[in-house]
Amino acid sequence: MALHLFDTETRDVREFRPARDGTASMYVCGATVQGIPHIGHVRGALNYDVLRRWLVHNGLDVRMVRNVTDIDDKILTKAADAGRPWWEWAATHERAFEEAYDALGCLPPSIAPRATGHITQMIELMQRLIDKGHAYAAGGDVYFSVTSFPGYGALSGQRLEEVQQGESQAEGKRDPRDFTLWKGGKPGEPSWPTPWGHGRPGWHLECSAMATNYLGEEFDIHGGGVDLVFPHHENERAQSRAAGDGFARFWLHNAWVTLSGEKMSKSLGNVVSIPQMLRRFRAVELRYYLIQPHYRSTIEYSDEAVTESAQGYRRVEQFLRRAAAGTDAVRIGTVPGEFAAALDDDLGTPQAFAVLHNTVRDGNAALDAGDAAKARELAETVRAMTDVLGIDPLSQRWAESSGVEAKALGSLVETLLARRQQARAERDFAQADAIRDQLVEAGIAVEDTPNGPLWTVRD
RNA sequence: GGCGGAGUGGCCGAGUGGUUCAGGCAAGGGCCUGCAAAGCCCUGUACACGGGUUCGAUUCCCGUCUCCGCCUCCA
Repeated sequence: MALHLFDTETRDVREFRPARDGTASMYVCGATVQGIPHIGHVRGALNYDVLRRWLVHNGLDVRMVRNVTDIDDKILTKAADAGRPWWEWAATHERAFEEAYDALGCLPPSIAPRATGHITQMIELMQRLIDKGHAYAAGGDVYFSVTSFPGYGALSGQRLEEVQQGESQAEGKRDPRDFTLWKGGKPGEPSWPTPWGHGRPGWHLECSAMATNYLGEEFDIHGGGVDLVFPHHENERAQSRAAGDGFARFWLHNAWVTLSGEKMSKSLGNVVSIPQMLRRFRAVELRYYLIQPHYRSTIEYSDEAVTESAQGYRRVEQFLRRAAAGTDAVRIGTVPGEFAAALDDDLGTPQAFAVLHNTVRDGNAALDAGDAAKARELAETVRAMTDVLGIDPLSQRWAESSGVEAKALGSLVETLLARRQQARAERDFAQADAIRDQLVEAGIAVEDTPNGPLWTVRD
């Protein structure tokens, strides 16, 4: 079965066929860099990272754009409140997002373009829209004429009569449902020159301008959180299609992370930030937790759930460590058909994880039965699956045996374990257990295997 | 008001018109172990409520209740 994805525009799961053979182009709405990233922000990025890895795994050359909105009302007001330049505020938080994405193992996008770097493209797009009668300038602002585009509302299922942009009722709008492409400059605010006067970008324009700039007038996948369906993506779609661009062929939307049943958002004060999370959980465990549920299902966050889910990851990790002990490196094998079928079915990560765990169980059983060849083969299969999911415990990225501190610790632990093995050989179990207790006390779990003791740092 | 999502066993979280099943975590029993740990095996009979369709519904249809999201910046 070939990859199928749920497209918000058509409201069904369709076969994904890229516009150009052998390549796939993705545009993902990134952050408005106004604050510190929380797990909700990262959840979406992780979903698209898994999709991207799956496309790459299937031999496609993926071009991925994740934008940075570095100019908007909130950035301006927050920076002003903090007494900092708006551009510094934006840059600071852009870095925080980059760090969060990277910490959780998101592959870097092909490019992360900033809105402020693409004013030229925005002006060109506005000009095209004005030339075609889909937009008009009024009092320094530029508006998109919603009624001029017949398909308006099709993406979000809104009827034109019911549409409310929510934008403040601007003076120059011919129709209250029209939305703002460009905001006329105000004193003290950053602005850029245009044929219609100085000003700054409206929210929606940047994505259309940047997506087509990097991916062409028609591209494969446009992703973002469900809250972006209306008005953001509806408006993007309207302005690009009205300008004559094919624009996105698939619209993907990921669901929320909620806390106590409510959407995580700064205004509710129920935000769990990434830096805060990383102090309490391993990044790979957090990643595992966030990508296991289906991307269109809401995740109800709780500390307990992350802790439990981490146990699941450790089970996989432990199997690979056991399988790797005493043999040459375990290579990355090929993914099972069931696993591929799961991901091909609208990125069915829950089923993919089920396949992963079934393989781990079989692998452990093989290990117990002393069937080293089979265990090794299954371990390679497990690595292949975790590699696609970006959680391969043996990868350079997540292996814990790297780093100077880890080496120093390892050396100490090995010394103690050697002493314990000596005591065990002499059947001095009191001494052996005392050493093990000492290690446990220090947060190190020890387990004996036919290939000798394995140790793990536990919290 | 308009649009949309969800209610599954102790918990998280999939899925399907019917026989054996998601998967994980936790729990109980067993095997293994010097003792553990890890692992393996076994056990739990769940699908908000009320109708309807059907030989048969958790799965389809209708209604009810509850929760959540978008329509204001938002991943």
